[in-house]
Amino acid sequence: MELRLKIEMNENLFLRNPEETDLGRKIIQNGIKLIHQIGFESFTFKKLAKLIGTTEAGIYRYFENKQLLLIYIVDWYWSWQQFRITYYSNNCKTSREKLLKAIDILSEPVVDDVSTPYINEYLLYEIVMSEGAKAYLTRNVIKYNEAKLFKPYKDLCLTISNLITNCNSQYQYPRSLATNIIEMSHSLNFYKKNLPNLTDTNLVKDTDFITRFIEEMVFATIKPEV
Amino acid sequence: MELRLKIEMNENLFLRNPEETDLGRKIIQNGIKLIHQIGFESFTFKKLAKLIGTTEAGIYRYFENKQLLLIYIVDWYWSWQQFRITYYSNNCKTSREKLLKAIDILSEPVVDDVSTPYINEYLLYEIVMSEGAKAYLTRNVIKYNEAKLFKPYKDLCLTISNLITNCNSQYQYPRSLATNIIEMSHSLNFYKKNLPNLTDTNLVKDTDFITRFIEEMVFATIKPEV
DNA sequence: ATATTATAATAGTATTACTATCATTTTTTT
DNA sequence: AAAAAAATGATAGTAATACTATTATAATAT
Repeated sequence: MELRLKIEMNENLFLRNPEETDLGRKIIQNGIKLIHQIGFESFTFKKLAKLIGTTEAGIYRYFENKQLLLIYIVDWYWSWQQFRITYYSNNCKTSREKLLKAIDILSEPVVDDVSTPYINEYLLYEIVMSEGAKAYLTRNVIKYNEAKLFKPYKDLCLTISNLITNCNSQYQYPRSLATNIIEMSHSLNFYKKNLPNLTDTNLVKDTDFITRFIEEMVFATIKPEV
Repeated sequence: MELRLKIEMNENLFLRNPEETDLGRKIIQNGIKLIHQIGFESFTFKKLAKLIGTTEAGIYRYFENKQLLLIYIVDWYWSWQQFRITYYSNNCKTSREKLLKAIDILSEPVVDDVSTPYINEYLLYEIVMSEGAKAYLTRNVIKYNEAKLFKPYKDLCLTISNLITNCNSQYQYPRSLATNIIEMSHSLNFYKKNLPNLTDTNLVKDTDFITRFIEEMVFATIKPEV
């Protein structure tokens, strides 16, 4: 049996739902490819239109602007990670194991998920690493937040925060630590690739030292009850 | 006696040194004001030129583009923080106190430093919080890194990393942790202001809980040798 | 068969991110 | 004090960006 994963997206993200039409799906699929290829700054709807054989105006019927397209795909990514964490931590026995699994999922490089036909998670992961912060580093944060555009990220933060609290109900800063885990698991991978001296790549043999670093830090910090 | 703090900037950042002329200093001073006011995306050299009563071409004679002006002021900020950390941790007796002081300096809100006449550190701090990541989140990271444009940030990371190693020479990931400290001390303050649920603002009374959070985390993680 | 909806084709606008030229002012050197 | 050099101001121009608008055509639903 073939499983299809479908993620329900916030309606404020788009003018017309891209999941429902062929052109819409092409916009998402090739939008990811093009942003990955040339970077968000150089990315324009005109270039994307040319790539998929439609017109600029055609894309504007789906998305108000490129910022919202970026938030759309970044939101999609966080929802997908949320799903994976919930799914894979399900068969972990202890709270500790669940949290370890979550850290693992977030900090290890991602491979394409075949249950999502027109989305390449590997490209998406690299986009989130290099452009993800631009989704919320905008003058419109407050406005976009009111429109619930950052809900997937915030939900994920809450999920991790709950896993932390389950490990130690007395720990005082579960949300800050959850945010820290999510942020660092991505930004350290960006640094590892681009500015390696900001990490310990050259000092440590371990290739997935980022996961080890975060794990150690988290469990030392929360001091789990048993 | 009046002390003047002068920070030597990398020559690859500019075409003509802005510190040396009246117009140059105006570009920096008002560049900071304008980026703070309207955000980096809306910021243009034309608007800045109008603000200081010069022409667009006039500013282009100092900076190749606005990205390099951003990196200039962000670099200035990190150099200033580097100086403050070195200066103020000097009279701390133990390694532990030095590291605590560094965390404190990085995570507490900044006030204007009067020893720097045309730079408003408070505005700069807010810019680094909301736009700082854009300095390196560019397709040119590698190229800019080769031109040493991120040296102040990397130097600061190394300084913190050394403070960590002085606390526990056996700790395996001093650089990753140093980067984590620097990043989180700024991004958690951004979240606290704009997306408070990503932090523990509402759960904790303490107004400077970010400092406490980082301190606890760091010392739990490195387990200092006495 | 008709109405509805989506898409394609085309054009147009204000702004951005520059580059180029030349005259004028200011500063430095002689 | 005069001449040379350097910095600034004024103006113009260009390709690309970030949109909006209009009309024709194709696909789909009733």
